[in-house]
Amino acid sequence: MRYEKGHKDETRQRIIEVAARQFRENGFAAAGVAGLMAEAGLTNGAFYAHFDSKEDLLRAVLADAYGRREQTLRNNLETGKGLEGTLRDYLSPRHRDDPGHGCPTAAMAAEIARHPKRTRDAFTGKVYSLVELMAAQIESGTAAERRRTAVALYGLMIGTLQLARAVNDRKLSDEILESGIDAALTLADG
Amino acid sequence: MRYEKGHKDETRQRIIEVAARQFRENGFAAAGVAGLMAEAGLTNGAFYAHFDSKEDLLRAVLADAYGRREQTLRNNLETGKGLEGTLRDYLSPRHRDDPGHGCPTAAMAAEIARHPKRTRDAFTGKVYSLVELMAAQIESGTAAERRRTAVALYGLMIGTLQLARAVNDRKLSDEILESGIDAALTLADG
DNA sequence: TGTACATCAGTGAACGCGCGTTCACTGATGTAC
DNA sequence: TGTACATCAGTGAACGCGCGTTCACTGATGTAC
Repeated sequence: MRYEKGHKDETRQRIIEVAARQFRENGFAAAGVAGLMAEAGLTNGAFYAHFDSKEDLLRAVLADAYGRREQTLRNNLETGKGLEGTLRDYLSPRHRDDPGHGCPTAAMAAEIARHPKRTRDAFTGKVYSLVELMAAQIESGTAAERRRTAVALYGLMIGTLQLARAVNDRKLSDEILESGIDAALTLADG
Repeated sequence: MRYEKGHKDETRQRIIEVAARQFRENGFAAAGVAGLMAEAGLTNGAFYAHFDSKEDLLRAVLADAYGRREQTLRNNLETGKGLEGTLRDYLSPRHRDDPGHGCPTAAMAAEIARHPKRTRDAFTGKVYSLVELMAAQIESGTAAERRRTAVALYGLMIGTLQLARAVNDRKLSDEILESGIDAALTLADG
C-alpha cells in the first residue's frame, strides 16, 4: 500500500474535525466542500471517497461532536464535578467567543430543524441522551422533575449562548451570560 | 404617474413581508432574491429599486418584525394580559409549527451572530428594547432583578423553541415546550 | 390643444462567481505467477 | 528474481446550477411650452 494502515481513517477523522469547526463557526450552508478539503490538506475530489454527500458528513460531524459531549458529561458525573461547573463552563465568555470548538446545538439548532428527516433523527437521539445525562446530575426532585428541569436547562443554555453571541455589545453580552447562569442555578436547585 | 401614490411604499412593504416569512422559514442564506421577488409578484431586477442589497433588506425585515413584536408587548402591558400569556403563546405548538410568522430571534439568532457589524448593531438595539418591555411585565423583585430575569427568560424562550423545532419526535417536542413553560413561570414568579 | 421631453417602477437578460458532485486519471504499493 | 496486473487514496478539471448584482430598456404618466 502506498499509505500506511489506518491512513484513510485518519484522513476521514481530519475532515470531520475541520468540518466540525467550520460548520459551528460559519454554519453548515456557508462551509463549502472545497474549503473543507483544502483545510484538511486535500483537494475537493477526494471528499467522495470518504462521504456520500455533504449531508452525510454533517451526520458524521454531529455523531462525533455529541459523542464527545456525552463523554465529558459522563466524566463530570464520575468525578463529581457537578452540574454547576458544567453550567458555568457552558455560559462562559470563553465558550461564547469560540463557537468553532463549542456546542453544536447552539451553533446549528435552527439549521438542523430545516434538514432532512435522517439528519434530524440522528440529532433527536442525541438530545435524548444529553437530557438523560443532565438529569442524572440534578440532585433534588423526582426522576420526572429532574428530567423536566434538564430539558429546560438545555433550552436555557443554548438560547442564552446564542443571544450572547448575536448581540454586538460586550457589556450586554456579559450580562446575558450572568443572568443565564443565575437562572440555571435557580432552576437546578429548585 | 403610471402608479398611484404610495404604490412604491406598498411594494417595498410587500417585499419585506415575503422576506420576513422566507428568512424565518428557510434561513437568510437559503432565501434567494429572485425567489423573494417572484413571490412578491415582481422580477429580480426591481429589487434594487427598493433595497441597496440583500443585507439591507435583512435590516429592514428585522426592524419591521421587532417593531411589531414591541407593539404586541406594549399592548399586553396596557391590557394587562400578563407575562404568563405571552410565555404560553411563545412556547405553544402553534408557534413551534409556524416559524414563518414567528419569532425572528429563534429563527435567525445563530445566523445574525455571523452578520456584519451594522446588522448586529440593529439587532442589539432591539434586544435592549425587548428586554426592557419584558422586565416591565415581571411583577416581583427590584428593577435590576426583573431585568436579569427578563434576559434569562428571553434566552430560555428562544432556546426552548429551537430545540422543540429541531427535534424530530412529537412527544419529545411537546415535552420540551411544557418544560420550558414550567421553568419560565418558576423564574418569573421567583 | 398638441407635441416633445422627463420621470420612474418595473423588466429580463447578462455578469462573474462559488456551489455540490462526477469522473478519467495518477502513481505508489501489493500480489500473482 | 522479474514482470504484469490489481488496488486504491488522492488529483484536478469539468458538469450544471443558482446565487447577488448590474444595466439597457420599456411604457405609462406627468409636465413644459
